[in-house]
Amino acid sequence: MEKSIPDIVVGRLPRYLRSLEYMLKNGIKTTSSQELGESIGISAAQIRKDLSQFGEFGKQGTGYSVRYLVDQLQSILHVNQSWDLVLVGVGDLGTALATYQGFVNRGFHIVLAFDNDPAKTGKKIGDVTIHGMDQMEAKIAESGAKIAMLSVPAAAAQEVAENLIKSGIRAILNYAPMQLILPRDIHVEYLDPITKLQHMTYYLG
Amino acid sequence: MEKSIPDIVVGRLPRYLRSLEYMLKNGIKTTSSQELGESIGISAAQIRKDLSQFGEFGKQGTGYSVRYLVDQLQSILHVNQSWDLVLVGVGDLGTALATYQGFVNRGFHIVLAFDNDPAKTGKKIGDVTIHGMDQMEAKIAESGAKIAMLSVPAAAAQEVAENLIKSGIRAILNYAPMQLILPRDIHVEYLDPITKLQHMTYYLG
DNA sequence: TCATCTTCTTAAACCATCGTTACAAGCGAG
DNA sequence: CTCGCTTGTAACGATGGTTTAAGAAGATGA
Repeated sequence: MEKSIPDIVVGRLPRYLRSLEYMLKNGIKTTSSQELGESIGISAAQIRKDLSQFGEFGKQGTGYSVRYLVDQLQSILHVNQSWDLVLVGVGDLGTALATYQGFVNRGFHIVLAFDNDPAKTGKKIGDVTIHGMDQMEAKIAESGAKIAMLSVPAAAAQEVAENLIKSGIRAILNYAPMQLILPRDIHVEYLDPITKLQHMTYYLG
Repeated sequence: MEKSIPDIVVGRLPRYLRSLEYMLKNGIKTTSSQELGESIGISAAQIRKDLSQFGEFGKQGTGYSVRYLVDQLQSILHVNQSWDLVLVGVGDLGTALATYQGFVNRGFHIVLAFDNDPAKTGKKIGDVTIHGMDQMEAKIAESGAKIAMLSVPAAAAQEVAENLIKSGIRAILNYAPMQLILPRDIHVEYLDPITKLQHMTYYLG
């Protein structure tokens, strides 16, 4: 069994990848941990240690091949493939998410959308039709999607999340201002702006 | 000089506050670190230790007065007042942010909006008029706002952020998929969904 | 070609931070 | 007064990050 990688390390990999992809696009062939670190504000030693958890990707004296490292990171993060997303809650925010091109560009495709407002069901948002919540379990199971974006009101978030898991969802991007209590093996990331704002106001005295 | 509080502790306070406000709204007068912890998935000891950094708010044998603790946390986080927000970048996402009622309910008011698209300037979004980027420095300085929400394309984010700081902004909620390199005393929180999604796909092998 | 110098990685050792466990002391009910 | 409950904090252990030492590849110059 492979020794497990700390979650905090995994969380930094997308940031490395983003910067490396930018270099690749600009024709930079080679980089060093120092250069990469300066471009994203992380110490060179930190980057080297993180990468060394997954293998040896660099050459002493030379540094890293940008293209090779991009390939490796994409492979590690499993983003060298397309991922299907489910959107739950098509309010203002959900609508913005559905039309955001950034997802598609990175290989994330919204394949299903749900809302409990009868006035919305049947309409199309982006490329997909909005279904009622009652169809959620069947539709998701059929699609095989593993990732959901949750943009429902806080009061509904916990219940909806539990239903998502029953339907086969294993990772949730939670926009609702609500902490979810879910099984350990479900991965949740939080994107609630209020929590972040309140964190910042502490320092603004 | 007061000993400085770890940032990671500060980051948990809004979560405690959220749950406590929920209890308050539901008429719960008293709670314990254990009960609070179970409601948000954090250990009781962690909560007690965090709170103890700021003072002694509980009674042995009884627990915490919900109302009192809410007051204290609001005061610590400086959210017992109204905050002005500046919105930069009025695309799909920016539009959703401008009309999101959650901000107003928590005392965060968007007072200025900027976009570099001439077709948008002069129009109103929510309660505010959209201005051109060229007016940013003057308008922000005049308003005295300290917090900005950044929803511009990645390529523009760094430059816009630097201009925001020149205008007096001290905290940035960054929706752009871009790491910002800024002075230490500027507080930045990241809300880029792609980074979060790529973090999750690691575990979905 | 070969020795030497520089650069940058890898890995180990060290140090700081964070979280959990354990416990003494205080409050309230009976 | 006694018992059960809950806090606040000290001590411990785990995790995370930085520093340092060692080694390998390429560049330079004779």
